[in-house]
Amino acid sequence: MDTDVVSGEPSRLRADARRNRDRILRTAMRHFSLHGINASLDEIAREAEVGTGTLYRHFPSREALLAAALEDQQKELLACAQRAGKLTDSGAALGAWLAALQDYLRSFNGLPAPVLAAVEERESPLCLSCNALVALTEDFLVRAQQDGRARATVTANELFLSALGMAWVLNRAEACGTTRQALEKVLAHGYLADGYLVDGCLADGHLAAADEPPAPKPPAG
Amino acid sequence: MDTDVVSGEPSRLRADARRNRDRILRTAMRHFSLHGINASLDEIAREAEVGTGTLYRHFPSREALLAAALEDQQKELLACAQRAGKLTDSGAALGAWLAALQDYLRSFNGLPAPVLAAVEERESPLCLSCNALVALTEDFLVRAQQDGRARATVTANELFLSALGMAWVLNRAEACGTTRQALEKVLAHGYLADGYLVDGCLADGHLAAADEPPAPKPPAG
DNA sequence: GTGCTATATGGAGACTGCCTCCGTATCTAG
DNA sequence: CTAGATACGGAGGCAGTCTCCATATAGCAC
Repeated sequence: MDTDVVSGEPSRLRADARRNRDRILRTAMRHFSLHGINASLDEIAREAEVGTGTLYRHFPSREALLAAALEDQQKELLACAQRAGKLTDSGAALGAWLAALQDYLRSFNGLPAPVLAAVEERESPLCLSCNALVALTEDFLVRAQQDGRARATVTANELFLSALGMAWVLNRAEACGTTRQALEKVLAHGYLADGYLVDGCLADGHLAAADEPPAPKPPAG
Repeated sequence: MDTDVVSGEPSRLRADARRNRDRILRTAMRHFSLHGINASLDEIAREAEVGTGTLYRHFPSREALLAAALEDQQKELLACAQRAGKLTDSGAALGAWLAALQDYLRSFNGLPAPVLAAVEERESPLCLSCNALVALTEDFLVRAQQDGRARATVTANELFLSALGMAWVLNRAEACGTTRQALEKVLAHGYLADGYLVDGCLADGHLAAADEPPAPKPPAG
């Protein structure tokens, strides 16, 4: 019966319970920041000077704790979305939104994984905010598409998932000799040169155990 | 002193050791297939009817076991690369290679993670094969770039990492209402409409705590 | 065959992390 | 002040990783 994030109920928690909850949350935020989303929950409880039972009563799962620890960042992200929405150039707005999304997904190391998991699991504590993120992506995308700035055949779901994938890679990308900007550019423009509409080349490009390769397609441009 | 994969040495293993190694490997391949790359090693040892010590002597780490279990798939991937290399259309060749790479990365659930880790960790047992994959990607990419089929500013590293990210997403993507083809298309073409060269919109599109958004850019086309 | 030794085995056990359960302590309303 | 609702803590069960070393055995020399 902790605070209900959604309805924002006043949470009739006993004073000591509220104090403990706050200590756990603050400690968790630090540990997630330092050691990523897989930080030891026992360790968090110990450092918050609280029994593990207390931690699990307040936050029944790692995801619940994660969701609570992410509230601030989510607010910041929504603020970014507001600012991006005010841009008159819908293409720039979409780009700004995706950049903000990347920032959010880098709040804790490894965050893209539970977010991706939450996209499908209806009961995840992260699910609600996830749906909101997809919805926002959709808003920015359709606006850009109406202006002819974004490809008409991309869906919000695809774009969101792709952004998730990029964010996941980005966790380690710096160590792999790439920059965030470079990957964002790939996501924006793809790897193909403009003007080549090679719809089929990937979809039916399978070469598994084919004796003879299919006839190559000539350039379309 | 097991088989050295690289130099292909005959491996002076005692007969019983070789037998055990093979049993472990076969069991591991099945378990990785069934339960993903985090399959329990103890369980593998138990089912191979071998002590855990024996497993760890033959394969000192999960990655070592993984690398050994992936040998077949790697051979298949290289065969695909050979076939793709014979395509006269360099764009189609690149697409076919990336598709084959996706297949490889789906050999075991969760494989993209250790592969990404191996890209930077010089000592990982997966590292060697990883470098080979990046090198192959580069071959296909530069050929496509020379023919004007791929964007000139994309690097092999970026492309490989992006493909990794897509493969990671794809693990769960089906459950999220997207298809492999859709994501490959995003990777190929990006989300922006052709003709808009908005280099800056992502890189400097940061809106964090800026009171006023920067002036939007007019379309370049 | 017999013995010898380098080689290989197995599983106990130390360690870490997750999570539950329930006897006990504490808060707070009346 | 007290009763009872609420919250606490940490012992302990479970699962996983990995090491260590007393024991077993393959394979060679004879």
